[in-house]
Amino acid sequence: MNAILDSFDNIDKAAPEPIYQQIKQTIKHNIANGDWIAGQKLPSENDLVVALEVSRMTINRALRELTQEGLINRVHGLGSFVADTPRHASLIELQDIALEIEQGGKRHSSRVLSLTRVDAPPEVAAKMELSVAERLYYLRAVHYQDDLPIQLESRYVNPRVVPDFIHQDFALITSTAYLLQQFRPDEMEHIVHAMLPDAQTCKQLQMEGDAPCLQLTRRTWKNNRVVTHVTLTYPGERYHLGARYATNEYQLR
Amino acid sequence: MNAILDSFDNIDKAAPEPIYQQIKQTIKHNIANGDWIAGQKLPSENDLVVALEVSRMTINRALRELTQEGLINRVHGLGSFVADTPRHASLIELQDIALEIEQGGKRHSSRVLSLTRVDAPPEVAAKMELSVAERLYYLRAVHYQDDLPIQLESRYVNPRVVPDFIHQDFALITSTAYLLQQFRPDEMEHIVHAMLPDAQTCKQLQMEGDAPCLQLTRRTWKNNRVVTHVTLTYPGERYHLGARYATNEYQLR
DNA sequence: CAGTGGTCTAGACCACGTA
DNA sequence: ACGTGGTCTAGACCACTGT
Repeated sequence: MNAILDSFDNIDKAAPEPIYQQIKQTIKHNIANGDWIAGQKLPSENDLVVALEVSRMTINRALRELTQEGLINRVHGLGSFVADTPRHASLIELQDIALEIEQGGKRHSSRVLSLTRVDAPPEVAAKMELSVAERLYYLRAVHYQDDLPIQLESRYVNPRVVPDFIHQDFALITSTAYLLQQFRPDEMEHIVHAMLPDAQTCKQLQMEGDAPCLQLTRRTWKNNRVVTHVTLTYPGERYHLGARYATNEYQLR
Repeated sequence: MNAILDSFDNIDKAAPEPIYQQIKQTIKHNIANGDWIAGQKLPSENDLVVALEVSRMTINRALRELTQEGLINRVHGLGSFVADTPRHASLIELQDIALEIEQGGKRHSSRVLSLTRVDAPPEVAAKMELSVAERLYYLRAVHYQDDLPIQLESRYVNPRVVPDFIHQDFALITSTAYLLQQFRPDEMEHIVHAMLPDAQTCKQLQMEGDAPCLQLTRRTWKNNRVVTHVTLTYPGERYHLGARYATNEYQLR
């Protein structure tokens, strides 16, 4: 009984991370480690209030957000339970383009077009949840699969979160690999849309102008701050995005 | 100034719906109606506390959830602003288009173009893991958001799994809703690609011919049999597909 | 500086599900 | 009846922003 609550010993009320975040992280680790099994009942909100000596609203927020994220299920009048089946699929994975290409038995190479500090364009600042005047790092690069361009990367990075980003050599390591080795993001968003490439994109991807492109825009978060906002443009004819997976409650309706 | 707050007159503290939900709905309607323009500053939390005579925590929850849903942006120390992000369908959930549109505060309607028995085209038969000679149900329909076409649905259904599919009136219930109430599929596949619409698609989606489309192809399985194979075509300019989620071990690398 | 959102508290009342 | 989560209040302190 106490063993279940022992994992909360590392909650630090003086830490800069909000308490509800620490509680969420602790529970996520317990589930990821397999310490908490699918279907297992969590301590009640009141149990946690007593054990952690925090207000019930704080516990409630942590558990409510975990419910939204699909990690636990809650039943009014009954309790909270570890959800089963984590979601996994390539469309929803954060994958390094270099690994992906090499897994397909081809050779990856990339060319950095620019790596600079820029003033955040207003629409980017909004997406990155920053005030308008902020300075950001900006990377533009093309990725090749056996010398055929396959992805155009246009990336903004929050220098407050990743100050050393601009000092890396992205001919040696992809930006995705670098960021993943710095952080394990705790949230991400993917948005896909279709567009017609402009002249510059056409040239960089060696495409005809009337062929459509697929654009994947990804944002990742760490501690509620946007780490990076990246737009990946793929030649529509040479690429598609897909995923197949077992369904769970969270994915229906 | 007061005009902005007048829309909150219909908040009813005695109603069964939670107050924070009513506040969210009111704001969603204000944005959907165009009363609140993208970039416009919302009343501050304290303004709303005074105007609605509710606790700040209640206001805060409403605005926080709207932020998570991407409808507003908040900047610490500055204020809350209407986001310009268009709504997007989910990439990993199987969602009913009608619910999705209505959640956005708009009106859904649909028109059935055809509902027939057809011989399976060879490429469809292969995708549905059936022998070539099989007969299938075929539904073609357009879905509208406030009278603007937003999705073209082209669906094959396996009659062995869903024999009554062809007897439904899909002006009354969407095919997705009908299928979900019949089954909980145990597997699904999503593939996204970009394409240029043909003349017929252009017409049915009221698009210009040179604008790209986004196509989402979905297959669902029940007991290892393909239930349905559906191609959803969206006007690329009006629609995006997206998902936001907490990351877990499986989604990195 | 004043205004804003981010978080937290210590209570409270209620609806739900099990028994 | 009891324990559970769902919601709400009326305060509070702090960090951040633009002036």
